[in-house]
Amino acid sequence: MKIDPVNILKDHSLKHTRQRVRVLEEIAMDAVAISQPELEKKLGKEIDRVTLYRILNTYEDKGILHRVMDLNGTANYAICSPACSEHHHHDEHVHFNCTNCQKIYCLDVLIPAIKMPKGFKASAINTMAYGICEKCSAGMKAD
Amino acid sequence: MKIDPVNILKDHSLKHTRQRVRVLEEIAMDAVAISQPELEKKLGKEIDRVTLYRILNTYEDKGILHRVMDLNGTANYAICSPACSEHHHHDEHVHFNCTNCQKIYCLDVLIPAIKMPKGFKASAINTMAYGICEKCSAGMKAD
DNA sequence: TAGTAAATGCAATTTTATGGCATCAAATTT
DNA sequence: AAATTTGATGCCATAAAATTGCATTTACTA
Ligand SMILES: [Mn+2]
Ligand SMILES: [Mn+2]
Ligand SMILES: [Zn+2]
Ligand SMILES: [Zn+2]
Repeated sequence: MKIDPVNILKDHSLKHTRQRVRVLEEIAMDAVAISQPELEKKLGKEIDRVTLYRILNTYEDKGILHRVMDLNGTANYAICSPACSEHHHHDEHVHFNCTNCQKIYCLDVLIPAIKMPKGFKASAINTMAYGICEKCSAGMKAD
Repeated sequence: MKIDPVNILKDHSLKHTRQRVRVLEEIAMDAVAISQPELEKKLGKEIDRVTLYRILNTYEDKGILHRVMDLNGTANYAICSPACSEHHHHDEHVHFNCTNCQKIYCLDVLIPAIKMPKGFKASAINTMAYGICEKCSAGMKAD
């Protein structure tokens, strides 16, 4: 599914700026989630560090990106499914965090239903699997 | 299950220090995981900030504590099950992060098996449910 | 009770994140 | 198309979080 930064911005009534478009392009690039530090490394020359923080925050608020935390507490971002909207994210699939290349994948696997103990009311569930990804399984190269 | 800091330290050939004992006591106190900042607030007067970082790290390495990340990328710690050992944690239960009081519970609910796509080899799985905990459900008090 | 190895505390540094504000750019209106 | 309005950006300063180095203290061993 090809993403179109310009339309995404329009749909969420966000101003169309060079920086915002670049961030979406960069994130849509890969099928995997990308971490804030990686983004900063890739875009640091063209976008101010602070601006990047702000863009990522508004994208998350608007339901354009979803944020996944990895083991180190680092934020990773991926394009939301079209079902996501402001203040209501749908991200009910399993994530996979490669312990070799650190990448986070949005798997096409739904999170199984889990029955909560009495008194606990879950409104969202997040599942992260850790291990070796397909790319690293194959080549077992550094990155 | 009553935990005994002194024996835990012995079992892992760690020196018995006042600070290490206090950290274990504090964490064992509650059935819920406690965050690094909370620990720092509680122990800040008796234990140096840096020492706390170091103790938590060695405890995690040794398989004494397990670390659970919350939505904000904050580390939370809970006593490992006896099955945990150095470099091999067993933490295959569901965690629950209350969005009201922020506490993280280790639920007595196993993570359902999930079949990975071809090429992905998972060695650990983490499931976090977000919502309102039993305490907050009941009283709905601030904390 | 030395002697040794390791943990602690403190200061300095680094890294990560946030806030304020002048400037700049996009959209809207005339 | 020019002017106006609205909001985004960049830069600087600040704050918060984490790490490092090292002198001192503490626990264990012989
Ligand atoms: Mn996802
Ligand atoms: Mn747990
Ligand atoms: Zn990988
Ligand atoms: Zn709660």
